[in-house]
Amino acid sequence: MKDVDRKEFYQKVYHLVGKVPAGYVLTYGTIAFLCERPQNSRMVGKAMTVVPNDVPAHRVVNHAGRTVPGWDEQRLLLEDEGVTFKENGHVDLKKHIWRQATI
DNA sequence: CAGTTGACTTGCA
DNA sequence: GTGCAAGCCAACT
Repeated sequence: MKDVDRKEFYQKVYHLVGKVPAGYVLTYGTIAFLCERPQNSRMVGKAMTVVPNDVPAHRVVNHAGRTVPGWDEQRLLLEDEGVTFKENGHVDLKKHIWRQATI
C-alpha cells in the first residue's frame, strides 16, 4: 500500500471521529470499514495514539463497547456527553452507536 | 532488515 | 454478552 493511502486513511479516520455528535460512539471496525480498510481496525487504534488534540477520540470504542485500556478519563468524558455505561464498564452500543456516519 | 507488539475484528463455543 | 484462537497491518525495537 502506498504511503499516501495511509495518510488518507488517517485523515478519513480523524474526519469521521470528528463528525460523531456528542452522546454517540463508533467502533474501530466501523471506522475501518468506512475508511475503505475493513481489515485495518488495528490501524484505527494506532491512529488514535497520534490523534490531534481537537479530535474527540473518546467517542471511539471497540466492538464490545469496552473503553480504551489505560484511559479512564474516556468513560467520564462519554458520561458527560450522555452516553450510558453498564455496571461492567461497557458502553450501551445499541443506543449510542453512530449509524449515519459518512466520509 | 527481521521479529515483536498492539487504543482490533471475526468466528466459534 | 463473554472468552479464546487466529488473522491482519502498520509502527516500533
